[in-house]
Amino acid sequence: MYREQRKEETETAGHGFMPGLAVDAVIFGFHDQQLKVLLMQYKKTGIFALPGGFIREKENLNDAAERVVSERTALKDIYLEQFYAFGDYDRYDPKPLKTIMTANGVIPEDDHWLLQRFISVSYYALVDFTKVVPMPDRIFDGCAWYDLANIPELMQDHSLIIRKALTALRADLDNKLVAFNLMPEEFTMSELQTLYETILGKNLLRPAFQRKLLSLGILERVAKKWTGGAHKAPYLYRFISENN
Amino acid sequence: MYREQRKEETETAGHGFMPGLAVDAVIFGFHDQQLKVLLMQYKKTGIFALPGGFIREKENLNDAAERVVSERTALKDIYLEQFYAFGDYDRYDPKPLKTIMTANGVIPEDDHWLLQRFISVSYYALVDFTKVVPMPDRIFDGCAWYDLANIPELMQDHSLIIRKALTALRADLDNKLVAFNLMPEEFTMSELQTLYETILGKNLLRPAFQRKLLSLGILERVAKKWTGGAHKAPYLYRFISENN
DNA sequence: TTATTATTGTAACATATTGTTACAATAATA
DNA sequence: TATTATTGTAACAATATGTTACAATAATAA
Repeated sequence: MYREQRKEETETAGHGFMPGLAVDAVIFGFHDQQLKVLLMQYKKTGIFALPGGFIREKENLNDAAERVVSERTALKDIYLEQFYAFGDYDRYDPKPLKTIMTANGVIPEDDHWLLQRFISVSYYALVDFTKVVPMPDRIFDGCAWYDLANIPELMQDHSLIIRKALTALRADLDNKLVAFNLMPEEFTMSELQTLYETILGKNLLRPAFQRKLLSLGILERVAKKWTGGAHKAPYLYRFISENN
Repeated sequence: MYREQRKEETETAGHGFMPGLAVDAVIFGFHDQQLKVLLMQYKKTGIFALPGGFIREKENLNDAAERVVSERTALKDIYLEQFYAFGDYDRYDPKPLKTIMTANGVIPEDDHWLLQRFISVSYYALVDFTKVVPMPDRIFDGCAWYDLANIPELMQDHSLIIRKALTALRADLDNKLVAFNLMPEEFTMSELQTLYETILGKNLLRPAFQRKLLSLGILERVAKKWTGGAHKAPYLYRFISENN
């Protein structure tokens, strides 16, 4: 929700943005064997929300989503999937926004454009956790990773949006082979398996997993990784995209 | 695009609708071994378009989609899947709408609300062809079925929307078992197979198809159907939903 | 009545995929 | 040099899917 806009943009209807339309992003990362989601926290009020934004008047919808994610992660070339447009009339509760605005010294009128109904076109993004620099801004105190298993209470229907994002991610896991976007360039087979297990929420058998992924022909074995552990060193793998 | 609205609604910005937002529906039917799509044809100009509409100020997005499909098919309890929000800036070409408005005696100003940019949240609907009564209205001459294999040139990006709808339908075919919504209550196994083959665009082997579908435990064998053909009579089947 | 014909329902087998157990090959440490 | 934990993969089992084959009709023709 609202950020990066100059004062007159928060005050006047839209001002260069499409009215009634927002983009929200569920940005997934993977670290310490945990799926993480990047969340924003509003100044003073402490209310949590998904990173989001609005669509500029001449901006493609998908570009708006990419911009929103770029602004919060300092990344470019982001893997994004649009998964649902949330449009129930009562999804938009003006109370938290009123609280936030009041706490920040703006006394909003009831017909303020930010208090109107919004439809949110939602995307999930898959990013390399190690490359992200979480970026707060003037409006948000916080921009930080939270374990998916331990998400704080969120504004409006943002918890539902995260749940639906996870469902979409699970469905895309086999079809679109999206998991590699959550890994660093090189990774071991067991790291990859842990990621799959975390996303799917269930354990997988190691030999079957390894056989399956190698048979896809999309992994290149790079080198060995000496972990320092008292055991055989695992191979490192790299994802081979079609254009390489 | 625009329909059912009283004159002032076409003239003033939105008037009870959310601005900049539309809902479009790819309504699939199945008849004569062909997948069909319900298309609208504008009066006088002959321009083809998908059935669509706008979202009322206090209406749920999904309800708007259901209303749009109901208005064109005279059905209720429609199987709907939201599959994508189309939001490229240049998807909205004002020319065909200008042509249509001019042909219908409205001289539009350049900032007329209908000529502005729209984002289309698109749904596909699966309906029983035999139960549909195609409903034109004051704005549209035509509301009729067209073979998916033989769609006329459509307004704006509506051809792309149909292509994406078919992709989504194919993906949902196995996961969500949606095909039954395109069939009458009772059907033979070969009719069902033909539907699957038409949607997937490839032939399936009969014994494997029958074995697979029976093993799902979602079909109830009802009676035999004497086709009048010189061969064994096939069984009729009915889909068993969970709540029956 | 009795072949003939086209299609249906399903068994039977072949092949491919996935689930499971087992074990040799390490890399560090004791 | 033994011990330990983990890796890579072979080998077998169980399922699922692909394919061939054939008996069981329901109409028509002989």
